[in-house]
Amino acid sequence: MRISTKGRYALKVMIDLAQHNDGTYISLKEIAARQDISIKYLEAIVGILNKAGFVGSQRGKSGGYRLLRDTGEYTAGSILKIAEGSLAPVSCLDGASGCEKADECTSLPLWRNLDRVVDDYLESVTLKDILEMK
Amino acid sequence: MRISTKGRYALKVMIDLAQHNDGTYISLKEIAARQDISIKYLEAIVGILNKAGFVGSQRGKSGGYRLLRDTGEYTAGSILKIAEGSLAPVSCLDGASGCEKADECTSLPLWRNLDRVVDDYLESVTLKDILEMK
DNA sequence: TATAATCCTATAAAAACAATAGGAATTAAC
DNA sequence: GTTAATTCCTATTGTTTTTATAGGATTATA
Repeated sequence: MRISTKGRYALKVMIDLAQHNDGTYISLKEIAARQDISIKYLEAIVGILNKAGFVGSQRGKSGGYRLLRDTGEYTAGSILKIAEGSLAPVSCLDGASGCEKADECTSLPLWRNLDRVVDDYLESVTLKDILEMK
Repeated sequence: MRISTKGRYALKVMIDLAQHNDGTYISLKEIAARQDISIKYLEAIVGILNKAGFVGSQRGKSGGYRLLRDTGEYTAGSILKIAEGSLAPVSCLDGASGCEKADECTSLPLWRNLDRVVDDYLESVTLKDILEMK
């Protein structure tokens, strides 16, 4: 049940951007130094957040990234889902496809409930909340 | 955040043993056929459950496995933790070691809460509950 | 025009996952 | 007592996922 580095780093990036949210663009060089993650790896992760519209980017000199919404508008769940692809405990819960044996599966209700419990919690916490948890 | 086949199959085995709990020993051959999992792979998984004292075994002809306690005494969490090793969303939460930067980590409180939410739910559900969920 | 940044695609090393294989040990049934 | 069926043990293997790294094209500012 591990969150991969993609999810963890994506969250760290969002937190970092929130903590240095002064209207200017923050470069990956800065974030990489502060969070001790390689720039190259961060590029891939921030790329996902960028495509999803979670951050804005500016190319060229003095470019970088910045948040597009208020910190209270980003949930931990939304960030992690974008970065990880899915948070479901079993693949049967992904997409519309589902599993063929879903009807007879005795375990499925448990996974469904677990998925909901996780989702409910992570969607209840915003970036703002995380900054205040510290 | 996926549960691996170890955890999923371990749960399936426990459910199968519960559903065929007539006091006799159930062979892996039967379980493998019903659950559509290879016997060889099941051996490894049931071995874990056996060592942990979750099931009793009998070797030799007409041997197999059986539950040792009432179905209400097994929680989903206990089964999954034994099979998976840990259910924590980040390794920082495992063991006494922890992470060096735990004090300054802005994400850690979120992971701690998520871990608790997951654990609380999975410990609240017993094998008996799962059988009745169907 | 030089510099510093994002963006894009491909590649690779390492780890985890998901099994499979072969046989030793044990026990019940015949 | 012999056979057959089963657990138990250790090692190995193939695949997939994870975790990056590399090189360079593109873009925009100073």
